[in-house]
Amino acid sequence: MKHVTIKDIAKELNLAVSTISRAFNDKYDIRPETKQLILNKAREMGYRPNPIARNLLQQRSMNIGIVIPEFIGSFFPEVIIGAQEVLFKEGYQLLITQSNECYKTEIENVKLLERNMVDGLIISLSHQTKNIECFKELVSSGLPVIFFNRVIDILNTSKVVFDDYKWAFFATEHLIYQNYKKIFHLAGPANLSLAKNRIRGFQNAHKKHRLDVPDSHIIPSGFTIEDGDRVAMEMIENKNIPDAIFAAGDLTAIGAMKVFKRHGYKIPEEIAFVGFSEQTLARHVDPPLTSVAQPTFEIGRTAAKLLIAQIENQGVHIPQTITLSGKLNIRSSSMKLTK
Amino acid sequence: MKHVTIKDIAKELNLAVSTISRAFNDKYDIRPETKQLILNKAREMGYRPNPIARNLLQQRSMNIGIVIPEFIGSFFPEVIIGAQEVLFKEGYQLLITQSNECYKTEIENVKLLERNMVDGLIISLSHQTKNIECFKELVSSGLPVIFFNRVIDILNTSKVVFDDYKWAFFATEHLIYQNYKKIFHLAGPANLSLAKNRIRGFQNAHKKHRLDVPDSHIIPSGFTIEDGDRVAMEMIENKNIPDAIFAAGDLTAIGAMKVFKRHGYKIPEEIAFVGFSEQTLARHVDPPLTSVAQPTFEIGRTAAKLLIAQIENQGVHIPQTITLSGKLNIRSSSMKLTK
DNA sequence: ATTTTTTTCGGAAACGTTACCGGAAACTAT
DNA sequence: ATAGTTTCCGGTAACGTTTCCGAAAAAAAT
Repeated sequence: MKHVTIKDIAKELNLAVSTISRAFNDKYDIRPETKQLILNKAREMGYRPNPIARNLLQQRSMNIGIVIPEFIGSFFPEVIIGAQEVLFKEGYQLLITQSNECYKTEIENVKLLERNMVDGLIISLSHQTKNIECFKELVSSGLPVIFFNRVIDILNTSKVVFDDYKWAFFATEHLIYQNYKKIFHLAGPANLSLAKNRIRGFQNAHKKHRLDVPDSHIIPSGFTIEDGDRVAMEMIENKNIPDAIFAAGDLTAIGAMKVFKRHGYKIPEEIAFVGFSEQTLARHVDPPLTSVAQPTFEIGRTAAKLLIAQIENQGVHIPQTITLSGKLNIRSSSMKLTK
Repeated sequence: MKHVTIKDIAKELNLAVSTISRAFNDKYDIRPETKQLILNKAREMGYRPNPIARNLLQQRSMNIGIVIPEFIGSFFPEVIIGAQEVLFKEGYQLLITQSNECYKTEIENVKLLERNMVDGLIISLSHQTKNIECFKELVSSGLPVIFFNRVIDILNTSKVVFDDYKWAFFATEHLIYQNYKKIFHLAGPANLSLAKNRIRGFQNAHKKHRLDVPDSHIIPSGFTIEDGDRVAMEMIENKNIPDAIFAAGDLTAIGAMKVFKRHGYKIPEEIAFVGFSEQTLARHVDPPLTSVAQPTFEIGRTAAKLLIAQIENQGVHIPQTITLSGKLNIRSSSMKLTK
């Protein structure tokens, strides 16, 4: 680990360390020839600047932390790729942590990242998270934080969200246009505001078309395949079979679809399915699943941009909420009319 | 960003900074009462040690870099979770980068992590990677590097691999026992040694049972669903239909299965499928896919442990290759005999 | 020719921490 | 009582940078 330092170059060339430093950060006055001399020598000696020392001096780590609830499924990985793209370009590193949808781990991750002096945080909550005291403290401590997707409404930070209401509305309307009547909604975890918005969209689409939705059509579920399995089994046991299902998550839709298929139901003739979030999977199940696509990469990029702006602006920062739009990919899981 | 430092505490208590430092690293001599006094005051003032300063002094970043080819699918995320578990416990941070199976991005990621003074690297290659000069240099520079899963045989580093040969053999044998005769293998990218090992296992299982495998039964593919789609379409066009398929990756198997199902083939009656790597998906497709499960979390944990050992041991390190074992999860996609 | 400005560089302090050296007490042993 | 040992703590030098201040030399202006 005998790293070449700025001092070694200085000694070799009989110059002061400050001169060497100047050669690398061209904002200072230095004669072009000496600069070239230094740069050549540096390359020759295999010098690499030590970011740790620089960070210490500048009181920042150039690290950004990201806290996500899970890794499985393509949604969060794609968000990360988007964020990484922007951050790397600006010289930031991304520290990724995941909580397995567990509140305790989530808090630990935040503390860990805080201890390691990240310059900012990008967070999407676990669906266990109810107690938000910790996040209140975090935000008021002054550390730049951006929430995305699963946000806390009352927290005074910038957020990147999806227009869940609108797209749940469209997705439901699509089923209504296809002439499905008894439409069930597999809702997301109750404490997430995105779940509430999707429910509202589902209800208001019915209202617009003067259709009735009893509360019993809205079934609290989660986001996993197993949740879909479970709910579908219950429907079959209770002999309460819908003719269409709009799920708050693709995986839930896929899980339920699998169970109904196994029990001999024809899809989409007897039951139609629409999912939400466009996992890459949706295209590949049988039949392909109609789903609301979120701009995952764009969510990541936007969150990263907001965060960087806030970091470089310390002090004069106005929290803003950016709402992104998506699209509805219609596939055969919900096509009754045409085939 | 007015962080409380060790100096502030020293001033507040009229003590020397060295004393404060001692209070936190208990290996030094300090009177229990003063230690308590300092610890209390520190908590009161909200002091948090600055790891950047510590790292600068100790010439290490406590960061580990991981370079993986992709994020989609559950394999690599699970490896990461395993590695994270071990690393965090030892105080290391994990910087995650992904290359999208692109050689150029992969190299850039490595350089980026190197610049940022990671103490070690955990790498699984993209399947584009053929030129290994860069990795040779990396290893001979002295930076501790562990490869896993997709490794370079001739490189003198520690590696964590899976017994691809053995499990490909078992998987093939399973199909043979089920009395399938015309078994095709969808092989992985040709330059990965794991792909070669799986091919060998496939061939030798046939040899053991005195069955013939023409080379035309081994079809070069990739690891994605699209690869499976494509290969299956070609088989159908050429009217060259196997009665069983053993794929080097679950996703390839799933893609191919989807196509054959759409064309009316009964699974497993007409065509059986066995995959490799046990993506979480395998359990949820229709019919559920028989697959070789790799100990993903354990791979991550093992790689992390090897790396830490090497880092703390600098100098006297003997490269070792650890081969982990798995199991074959038999599901209905390959069950001809019993149902 | 003298003064002023500009260019180019060296010296030194700082960032927050740990590690070493040594000094002043207090305690033990002769 | 004296010498030796232990216990506790202060002072200071590092780690590799950047940045500020000022000095010497060169160039420009008077």
